[in-house]
Amino acid sequence: MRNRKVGYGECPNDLGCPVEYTLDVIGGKWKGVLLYHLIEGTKRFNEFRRICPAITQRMLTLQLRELEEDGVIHREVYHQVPPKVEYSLTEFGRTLVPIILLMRDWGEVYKKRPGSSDRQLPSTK
Amino acid sequence: MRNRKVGYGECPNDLGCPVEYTLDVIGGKWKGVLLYHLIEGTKRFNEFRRICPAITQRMLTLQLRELEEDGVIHREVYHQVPPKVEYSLTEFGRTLVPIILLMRDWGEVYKKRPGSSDRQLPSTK
DNA sequence: ATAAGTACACACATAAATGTATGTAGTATC
DNA sequence: GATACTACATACATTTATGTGTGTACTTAT
Repeated sequence: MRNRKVGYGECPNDLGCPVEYTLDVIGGKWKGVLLYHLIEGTKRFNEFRRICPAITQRMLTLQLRELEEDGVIHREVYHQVPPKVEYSLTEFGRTLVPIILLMRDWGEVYKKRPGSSDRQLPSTK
Repeated sequence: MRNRKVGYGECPNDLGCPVEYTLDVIGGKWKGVLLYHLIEGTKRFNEFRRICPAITQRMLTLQLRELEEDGVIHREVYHQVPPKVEYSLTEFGRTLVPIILLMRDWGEVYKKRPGSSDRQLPSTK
């Protein structure tokens, strides 16, 4: 991930796999979750921290900044004290919503307790 | 990625984000591409290498093995000399196809030359 | 006076992902 | 006899991702 400058598109026979490009944008460890939560509306920095305490401050800022760089989210800074920053999906970011929702649906259906490798389709037959 | 045993589902307020689970399965650097190419049919090891020379042997085996572990692909070994191994999507793996295709579509529409950060929606208006 | 809240930055350390180089077995080809 | 082919394994090195701990500026609440 993230080595777009160097790695992306240098695969001669498989020029710029579109799937890989997409994963480069949303494939970060937390990007999916952040985008997922942004679907329901604007979020502040500490809101994210409350929603998902497992992510560290550092990772949160980094992932948000990368998403911002990619034009997927918007960062609105309110010059107040205490500071206030709001994150939201851009128009471009909203084009990703169908993918995120599909991934959510798939995850909801197929996630099992970690460790149980008895993967099977849920009673389809 | 891949730290499912430790990391996955330990997020108290955001119990097992389904999106994150999905990305854990398909979010590897090359997994998307491999799955994408498997949609059109069975592939052999060196076929993958020809299709995408940028991936190293080591990464190819590792990613294929992880996909196999997750039950997404099937590995058929033919005991011949020279050896022959065929990879294919499992029934479970085929449930991922819609996501992969959506990601492909999105990537095809929105990928631009790396470095051009003038991201914009393609003439929607 | 002290503490808490906000949204980080920064230095440093570790963990995870990925790459490089080499070896392997058995047959077929030159 | 040397080389190529297949699908890797293995040891090692490096790069990238992620975590930890600290500090900051200003204000409000205690």
